[in-house]
Amino acid sequence: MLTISQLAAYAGVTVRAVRHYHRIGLLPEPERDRSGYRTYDAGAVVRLIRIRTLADAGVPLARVQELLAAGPEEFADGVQEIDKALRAEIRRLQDTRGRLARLAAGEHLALPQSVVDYLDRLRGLGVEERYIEMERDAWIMIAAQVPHSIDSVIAKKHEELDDPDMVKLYSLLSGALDWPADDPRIVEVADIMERLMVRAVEAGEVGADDGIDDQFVDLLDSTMVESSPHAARLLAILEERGWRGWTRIERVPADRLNTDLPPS
Amino acid sequence: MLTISQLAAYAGVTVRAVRHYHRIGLLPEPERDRSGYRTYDAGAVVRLIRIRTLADAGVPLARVQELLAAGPEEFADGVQEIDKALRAEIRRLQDTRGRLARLAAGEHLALPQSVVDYLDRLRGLGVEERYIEMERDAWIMIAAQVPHSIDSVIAKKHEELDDPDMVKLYSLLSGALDWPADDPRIVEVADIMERLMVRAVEAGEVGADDGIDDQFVDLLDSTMVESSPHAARLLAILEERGWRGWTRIERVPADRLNTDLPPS
DNA sequence: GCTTGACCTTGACGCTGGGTCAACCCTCCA
DNA sequence: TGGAGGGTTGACCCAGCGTCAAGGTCAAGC
Repeated sequence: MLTISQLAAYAGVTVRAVRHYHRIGLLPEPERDRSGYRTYDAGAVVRLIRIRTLADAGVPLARVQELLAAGPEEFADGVQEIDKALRAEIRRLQDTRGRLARLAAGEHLALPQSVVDYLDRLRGLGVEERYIEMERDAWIMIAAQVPHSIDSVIAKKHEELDDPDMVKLYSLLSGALDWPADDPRIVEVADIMERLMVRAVEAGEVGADDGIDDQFVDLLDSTMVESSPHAARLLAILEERGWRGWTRIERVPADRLNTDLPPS
Repeated sequence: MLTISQLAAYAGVTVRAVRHYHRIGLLPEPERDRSGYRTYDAGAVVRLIRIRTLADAGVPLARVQELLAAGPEEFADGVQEIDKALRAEIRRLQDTRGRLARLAAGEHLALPQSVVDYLDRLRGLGVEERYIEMERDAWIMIAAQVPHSIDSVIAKKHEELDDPDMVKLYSLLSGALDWPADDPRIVEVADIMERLMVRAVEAGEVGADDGIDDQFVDLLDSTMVESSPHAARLLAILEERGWRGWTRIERVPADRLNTDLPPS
């Protein structure tokens, strides 16, 4: 006959755990000797080791109870399921190892790869790191609000970067972080933007359905306005010249300008 | 700006969890809008995703706190350690899968492989399954009490089975489960045992240091006596003939018999 | 026969990482 | 204007034990 600590040690559990199993009825209370000590037989060893094997696999004790009480068929099914969960857990942990390595390498896990690639491309074009961080934060906010459309939007941004004028625009905007609020170079930026817009209109890209919903267009625009003090001034200049929008460009007829006031 | 549910959804956690992180100071409380709603920026997204990456790796939240507050060097060291723990956990789960498969296959995990092999050998010799179960339970009790010496003891039992008389003995003992208490065949068993003992004495195996400690010899003997009603009678017969012990045999001189009573 | 130290007993509280109400307020849309 | 679907705080609940606390028992040595 075994004492509780012999039983526990052999099964690789603590004495406390064995008593816990007694309390919840998972392991039957054995006979006591005349001094009240529990005395265990081989059956208890077998059952306890079964309990631990299942519990080590992450099975809740209540479910262990069910399984040990079930017939062999139900037991086999249960074990199948547990094994499936174990395989999934192993995969999850392997995945976590990968994410952890990327975190340690200083990667930003808050953005999908497509956006990270886009930011790397900007960096490669010589855009200042401060500006890239601003863009990154803006993209994080966008991705958090519409995670499903982020990839298609970024694909469009990639296309735009094929235009040398757009590259020029970025290098100017990058430097604009240090400009005073009324810096005249903002006009130069507006000029480049207008050229880009004209070309977009000629290519028939304006007014076509771009597959992005209206609310999202508003979101992108407002994110842009929030991101820099120059943004609002830039939009004002462009509006004077008959353009509206940023994400989705519209040509506004001269007589419909200043529609902030409702037409009387 | 994001609401709590946008933040939570993007980071793959529940709103409740985010609030929990606020309470324990893991994620700083953000500004509120005029109606009391929390409003989050990109920094919160980045921090929350870092928290989750570490927490998913099984790091306690208190430790996450420390790591995120630490310098890059300490952080890298911490991540190293976490990764080590992850690898260990993955190995443990793979091991558990193996044990689970053996459990499902009906194996008894309560015994080391050496004992399982020994029982299989008995089974191969035609020993009855009931007797093998008895032996198994006895070996479980022994293994639980002295796990470190079990292998060497089993090795000796394997050697003994090379003797055809020992094989005969087992086949008799196996059948003895159904004998009445005073079955005369027990004498036949005693005869075989005596032959085995004589041969052991001749081979010089008796009295030599067998490397097993005295307490353990007592344990094996008492386990044997408890296992069957015939065992005690068998030992009594052998003692009449001048033999003592079972696990470790001793030749007792005729004039020293009945030493239960102290010599006057 | 007494002490010592290792073991046994029950019972109660603590811990992590949130889940789950409850009771209420805010915003948006028809 | 009202109802759905957000948000807010607060309080209690869960597994699976760990960790005291406050003793009773046993074996061994003196």
